[in-house]
Amino acid sequence: MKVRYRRTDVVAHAVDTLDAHGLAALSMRRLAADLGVQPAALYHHFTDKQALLSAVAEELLDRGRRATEVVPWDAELHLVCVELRDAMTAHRDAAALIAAVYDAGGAREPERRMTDALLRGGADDELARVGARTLLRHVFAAVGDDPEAFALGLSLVLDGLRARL
Amino acid sequence: MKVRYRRTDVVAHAVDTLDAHGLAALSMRRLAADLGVQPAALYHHFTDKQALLSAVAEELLDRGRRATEVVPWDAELHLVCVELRDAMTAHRDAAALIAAVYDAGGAREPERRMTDALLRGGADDELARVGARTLLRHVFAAVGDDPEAFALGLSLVLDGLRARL
DNA sequence: ACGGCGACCTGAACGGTGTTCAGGTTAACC
DNA sequence: GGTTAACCTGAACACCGTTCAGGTCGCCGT
Repeated sequence: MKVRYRRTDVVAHAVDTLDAHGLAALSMRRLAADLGVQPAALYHHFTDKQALLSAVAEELLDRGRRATEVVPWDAELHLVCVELRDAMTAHRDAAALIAAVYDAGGAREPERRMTDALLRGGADDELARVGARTLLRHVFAAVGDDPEAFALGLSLVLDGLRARL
Repeated sequence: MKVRYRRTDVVAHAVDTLDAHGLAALSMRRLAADLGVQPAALYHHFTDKQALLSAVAEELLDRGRRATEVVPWDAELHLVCVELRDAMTAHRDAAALIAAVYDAGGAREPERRMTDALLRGGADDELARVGARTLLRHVFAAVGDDPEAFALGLSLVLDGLRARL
């Protein structure tokens, strides 16, 4: 036997394939073939294709993380949105991937960080939930806009939240 | 020969299948089998699965249309958004279908009606384009919210547009 | 009455997809 | 050296969208 892989190896190679050939090319069979392995081998590392995609999405989000420093709650919100946008634009089809994984119930960390920041800023549970979701939606929807338009729209929502706290 | 179908028959049956079994069950093969026909037969009516889905989306949008009356431009915008939301909530997975078709370049009529209304209200080309897209995004994003939240968010955007015209 | 023509469909195939399963090999650890 | 767990094989199952050559039907004009 020549090569053996761990979970992280598969994820890393999936990211490369995503960059090189796009989301449509990210199939179990193709990924396995690229690794020189039978498709069934991937199911030792991931229960599902969904689980594989989730792991890739979280890897992309991780790579977008900046150094963590403690900042005011509104600066934290801004930071999370920018990091998320960066993660969605740094790799081919990353926006579609992350949105799909989020819709399926994964990649929840950005939203969690945002609700935490809002709670820290004095929001009640309801406002924290709705505010985080609204911000997330804005990032998802405006990911294709130019940076100025993105920043402007983001400021609008953040101003609205600041006005309530 | 027993049964023969026209384009509209296939679309109608696709809507029924969508209601009964959801978007995932809307495959060429299943649709053909339900109609008692070979899969290839569908390609006489539609060049693509994409074309079939486009036709279904447009059918759903048509069914959501109210009686057309001439109203002020801002009332027209409100009406289009409500009709679109209705179409997206009236059938199972209709929101996902319409959004997918829109992303692929189809189901453009609501957006067109909104840009027309904005131009009629005195907006320049740029504002009409951006405004229509913003409204569309809001409806897509808020389709799962309760009606009050939907109406509130919609009012916010409409107020913003009114303030500029 | 008949020929043609276009709408509609068949049957079979091509190349892809995710997933499962019983069993085989390999590396590490006691 | 033997056990155990991680990793993988090979084959199959049940789907998917799409293409193609050819067949059948009803209508329409001559």
